[in-house]
Amino acid sequence: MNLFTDVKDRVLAAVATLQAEDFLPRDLDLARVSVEPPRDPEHGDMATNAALVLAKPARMAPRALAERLAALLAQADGLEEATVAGPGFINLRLKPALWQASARAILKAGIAYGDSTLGAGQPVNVEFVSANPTGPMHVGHGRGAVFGDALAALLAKAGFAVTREYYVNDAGAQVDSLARAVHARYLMALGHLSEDAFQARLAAREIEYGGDYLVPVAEELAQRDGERWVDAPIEAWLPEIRALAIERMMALIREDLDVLGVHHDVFTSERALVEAGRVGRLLADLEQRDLVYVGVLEPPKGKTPEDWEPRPQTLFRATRYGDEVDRPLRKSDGSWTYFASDIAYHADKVDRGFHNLINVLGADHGGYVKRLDAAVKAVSDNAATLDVKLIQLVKLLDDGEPVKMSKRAGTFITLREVVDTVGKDVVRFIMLTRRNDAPLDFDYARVTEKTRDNPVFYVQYAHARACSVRRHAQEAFPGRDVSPAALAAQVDFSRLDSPEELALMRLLAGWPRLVESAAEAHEPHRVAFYLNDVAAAFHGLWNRGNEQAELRFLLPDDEALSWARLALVQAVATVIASGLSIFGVEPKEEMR
RNA sequence: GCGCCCUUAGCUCAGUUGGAUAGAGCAACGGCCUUCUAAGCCGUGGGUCGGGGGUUCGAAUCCCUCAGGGCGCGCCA
Repeated sequence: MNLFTDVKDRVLAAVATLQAEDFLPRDLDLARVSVEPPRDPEHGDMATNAALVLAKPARMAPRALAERLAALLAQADGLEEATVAGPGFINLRLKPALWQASARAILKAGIAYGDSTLGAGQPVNVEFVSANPTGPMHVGHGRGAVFGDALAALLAKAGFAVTREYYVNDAGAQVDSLARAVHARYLMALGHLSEDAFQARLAAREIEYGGDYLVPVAEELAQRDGERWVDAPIEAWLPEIRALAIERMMALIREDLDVLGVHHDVFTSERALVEAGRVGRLLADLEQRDLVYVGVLEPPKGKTPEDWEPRPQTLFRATRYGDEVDRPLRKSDGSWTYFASDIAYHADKVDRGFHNLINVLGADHGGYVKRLDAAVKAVSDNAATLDVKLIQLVKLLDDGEPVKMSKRAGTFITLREVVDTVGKDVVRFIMLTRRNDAPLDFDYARVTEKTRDNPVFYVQYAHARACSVRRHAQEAFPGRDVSPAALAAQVDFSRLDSPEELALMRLLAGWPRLVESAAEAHEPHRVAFYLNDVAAAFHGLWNRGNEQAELRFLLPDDEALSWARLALVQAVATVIASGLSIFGVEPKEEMR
């Protein structure tokens, strides 16, 4: 149930009536007609721009058209008043019964309130995290993980068939470095390499990954294979050790994700795609379509790299699909570039039936977006769309002071440490309190503070207070069923008629609309801001009861009114729980 | 030099896809506890929406341009 679409239907019906009377032409485009809450509540409950957007095609004065529409709408079912304002807005005031009915609907729907059919079961692929399997996750990965997971949940709530996917970059040079690092640690484990020698190789950058997390992998290897790889040539040990290392690193990452409450449906291996010949086949296909050629790229204008020299390369015609330059597909050693296998990977997604692709990437991948978009267009023949969501940096602070992080000094903070310190719910919520493309301050010391300016606490506190009212109701009126279903069935919602109560019901009735707009924009942070608004409205109502006894939720000498107010409080808790479920955050029953 | 993202109150940020007089929190000041948890609430002050043009009934939002910040810029991923 979405009250805004219900009212929009009434507006469209009024337009149809005027068309039937030949007051309006029949062939009007109604797509831009909207019904929205006005900025200023004084203007009414909802406003429509119908007269403004239809006036021009109908060749009429906006206000004249608005007058006719308003006259019809004033008679419409559930509407109390329709007035023309400004250049031709129609302000609508709804009968309280509509808001009251929507409060009842919330209790009936429970946490499913806000579910939408917007997506119509259409498949969407959300690729996120996709961190290289070379070590534990850091805080920045965590933001991408939480964002992707919440976006996926939001789209699912909006009616899309969502697949959460992780692309495992297990084929490039980085996993070879990983294998070399493990080999060195393995030699140490067997006493063939000293700590000093290891540190020297690290300093000389012969070894890239110096983290302790590789020690258990090396020890496992020594246990399993003994001296086997000590004197073996690199060609022999590299594939073996690499495979083990990747497996263990992915296990590490999956564990980090699990602790955060993030779970992917599909893990796709780059190496598997390459080894199955998927990349070669796809590139042959592109070649046939004249999208691949051998050519020499111009150096970037203005800034020519020191070692730049013109060189013929195998290139993809990305410029045909909106990119600035054509992009290389092969390295000089003949192997595929990362981009080449990425084209194949996205073709694979399209082949699996996804025409709606979302990639969550770090902001430092901004330069990669256009070529990826070009690739998706090319492999799908313009049938698929890609939205790349770039995730800005997380600035880790401790009580206002930046946390200095250095891998070398061993002061690098992992995602796991942060989650273990403040809890997964706090991490998840805070990560979603900023737009994805804005940097985020994550203050260790402040995110667990119990104050108004900590949004996690503030929203949780509102939910806990709502639960507290229910507990007290049970004491005050023993024997009565306080379940949402019982409340929905028995409560006389017409008792909820104060301006504050109606305002709260309006806010709650906007939840389905918010779900849809946030899902369409791919912006889960809007949910956080909405929940903050709901919490604020609820805390405000609570305190009015503190100041005036007759405004308290539970009144011992008016059981019917108490019950109606309890139902409203329960509706608040339901909407908060519904929102938090998108974030994968558990609503708290009490704060103690 | 080129491309992408960003610039909104002293600070941190929203802004319902182009709607009416631009909003929150923090900070400052002034109020509210014999309480359904004051871990909260109410009020006051605070703005050239980075600057300048344009598009139209209407612009923080779309286009152009300039300034400032971030990211990226051939065989790394």
